[in-house]
Amino acid sequence: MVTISDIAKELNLSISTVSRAFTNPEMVKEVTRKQIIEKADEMGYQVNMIASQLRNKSSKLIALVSLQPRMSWFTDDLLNGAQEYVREEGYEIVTLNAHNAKVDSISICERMRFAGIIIAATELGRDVEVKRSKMLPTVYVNRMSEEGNNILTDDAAGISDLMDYLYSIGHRKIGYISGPENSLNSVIRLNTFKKKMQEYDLPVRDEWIERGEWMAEDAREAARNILSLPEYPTVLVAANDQMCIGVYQAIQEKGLVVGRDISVAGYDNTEFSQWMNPPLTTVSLPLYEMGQIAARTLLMKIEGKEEIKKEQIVRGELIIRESTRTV
Amino acid sequence: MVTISDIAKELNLSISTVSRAFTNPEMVKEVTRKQIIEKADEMGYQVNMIASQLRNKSSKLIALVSLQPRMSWFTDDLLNGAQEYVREEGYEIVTLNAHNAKVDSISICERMRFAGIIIAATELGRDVEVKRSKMLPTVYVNRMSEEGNNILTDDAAGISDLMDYLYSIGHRKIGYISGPENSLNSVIRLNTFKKKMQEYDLPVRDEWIERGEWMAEDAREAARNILSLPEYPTVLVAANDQMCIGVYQAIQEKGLVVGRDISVAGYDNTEFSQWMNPPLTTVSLPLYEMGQIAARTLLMKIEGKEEIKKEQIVRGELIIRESTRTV
DNA sequence: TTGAAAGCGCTAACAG
DNA sequence: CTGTTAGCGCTTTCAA
Repeated sequence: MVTISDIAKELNLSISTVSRAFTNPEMVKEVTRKQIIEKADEMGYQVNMIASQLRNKSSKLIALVSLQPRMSWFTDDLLNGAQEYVREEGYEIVTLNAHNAKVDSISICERMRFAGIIIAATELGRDVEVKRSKMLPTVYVNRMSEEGNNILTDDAAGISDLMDYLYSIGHRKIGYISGPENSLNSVIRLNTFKKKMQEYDLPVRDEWIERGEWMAEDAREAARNILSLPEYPTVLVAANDQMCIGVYQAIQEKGLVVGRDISVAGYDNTEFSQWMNPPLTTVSLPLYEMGQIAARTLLMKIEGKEEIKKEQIVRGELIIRESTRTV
Repeated sequence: MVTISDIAKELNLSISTVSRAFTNPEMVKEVTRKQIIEKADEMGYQVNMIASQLRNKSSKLIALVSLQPRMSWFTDDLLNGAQEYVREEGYEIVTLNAHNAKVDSISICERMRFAGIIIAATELGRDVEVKRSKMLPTVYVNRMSEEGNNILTDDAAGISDLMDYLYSIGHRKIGYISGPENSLNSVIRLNTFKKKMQEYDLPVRDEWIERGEWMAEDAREAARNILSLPEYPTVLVAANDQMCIGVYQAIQEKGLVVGRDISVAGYDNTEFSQWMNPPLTTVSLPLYEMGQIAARTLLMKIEGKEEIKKEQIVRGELIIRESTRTV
C-alpha cells in the first residue's frame, strides 16, 4: 500500500512536503505540488484516513444507527435528508444496523471514533434497547432519551389535522384502529383521536375502536369486527398505512367499495399508499426533514457551537387522496 | 478520551499488559485481567480501533455501497443476507450511499481502509458509473465488472419458469411490458420472453409488446395501449412488480377484473406485491441469498483463500398468487 | 518553501 | 506473566 513516504522517496522530497501538498496545498510551491499530485495519482495513492485520524483525533464520518430489522422506508428517507445536509459540511454518513448485531453498534461507532451518531427508531418507545454513548455526540430520531437531543414527529398535530378534515367533510361516525399500547406514537395518535372526538362532542364508541400490531393482517381482523356491527362508521382511521391494506381487504370482502361506501385514512404516507386502490388519504411522516434537522443538530453538537434544543418536533402534512370522501 | 496508558497508570501496570488484557487475555494473569477490565469499564474505555488498525493494518468493517438514490428494498434484503454472514466471522457492515456524494464512496472506503466492498446495483448496466477500487477487494451484485466478482440473478431462468407456468395453465396469448433497453436485466427478461414464445411455437406479436421505464405510470399507459387493441392477450407479463401497479389500474379502468378476466404477472417479488389486490404472481429476486453469497465471496477474497468463481448466478423462485389463473 | 522530528494509541517482538 | 520499545502513516511544530 502506497504511503506519503513512498511518494517522497520517488520524488526526493520529505514526507512533510508531500503531506502538505494534500492538506495545505498553498504552503507548497506550485510545481512541487503538481509533481506530487501527479506521482500520487500514478502510484494510486489514497490518504490513509486511519493514520490521519489518529493524529488529528477527528473523524468526518457520522453513523446512522437503525434499530429495525429492516431499514426500509423509514431509515431511507431519514438518511436522504441527513445525507444532503452533512455532505455540504464535508461529512459522510454510514449506516449501521443494530438489529442482531454481535457487537453493539454504538460500541462500534465509539471504537471507530466516528464523529457522531444518529439513532433512528421507527417506534417511539418500542424498539430494541440501545446503549447510550458516553463518548460520542448523539441525536435520537423518534426516540425519547434523557441525555441526547430528540427529533420527534408531531403525531398529535397529524391526527388532529386528519380529524378536522374528516369532520369538515361531514364524517361523524369515525372508527379507529390503533397500534400497540406500548408504542408511544400509537398512544399519542389514539389519545388525540379521542380528544378530538370529545372536542366535536361526538361519542367515543368502544366497539368502533380496535387495536392491531401495525400489521395488515391485524387490521383486517379489526375492520371485520367493526364492519360486522349492526351499525358501523362512515370512515375508518388506522394508525398507520400498513394496516389500511387490511382495512381495504375487509371492506372489499363485505362487498363495499373504499372511498365510495366507506372512507379510510392512514398515517405515515409510506410509498405504497399512493398506489393503493383507491390511493390512500394519510398524514406524512416528515422523515426527510427530520433527517436534515437531526444532521444539523448533530453537527452543532460535534462542533460544540450554540446551545441546542432538547426536543424538536416536526409536523407532518395531511395528504388527501381518493380513499376519503364527503358524506 | 481514556487510553490504555491511562488505565496502566491507574493500576501501576505497563501499557502492554493492559493491551494484552483485551487482545490476548490468556496471556495475562487472571486477577490482573479482572482488575484491568473492571477499571476500563469504570473509566469508560473503548479500544481505539483507529490506532489498532493503523498498527495491525486490518479492518473488520465491510462497506456495502448502494448506487441508488434510495436504498429501499433492494439494498435492504441484500444487507440482511450479507450481514448475517459477515457477523459470524467477526466483521460488520456499514452502508454507504453513492448517490450524490461529494466524495466518491469508493474513495471513502479506500481512505478508511475498509476490509472490502460490496457494490449493489439495482439495474444491471444502468446505475451510476462507479470507480473501481484498485485497493480493496470488491464484489459486485447485479453489476457486471471485468475485474471483480459478480453475483447475478438468473433472469432468464426466472422468466422461463414464469412462462412455463403460464403456458401450463393454458395461456397462449401473452403480452409483455418490458423495462428500458439499456438495462441488461430488462433485455435478458425480454429476450427470454421471446425465446420462450418461439419455443412454444407461439407468434411474438409486436403490438402486444410495450416498453416502460420500470414505473407504474409507464405501464399503465402501455397496458392501455394493449387493452385497446381489437384482440388482447389473456395475460400481461410486466418486467417488474412496480409496473404491475399500472397494469392493474389500466385493467380496472376498462372494467375488467385482474385474475378473473385477465391475468397479470410481475418480477422481483417486492414487498407490496403480496398486498396488491389480487396478490401478484411474480418471480422473487433472491436478494437475501445474493447478500450471503456476496459476503462469502468477499471474505474469501479478503482472506485470500481459495480460487473464486468470477460469476455466481442465483436463481429466483416463481411465486404463484391470485393474479394469474387458468384459461 | 522545505526538512527533521515528535507523537497520536495501539500491538508485538524481545527481554526479563 | 510483565515491561520496554519500535513503529504503523500521518500532521505539525520548529528550524533552516
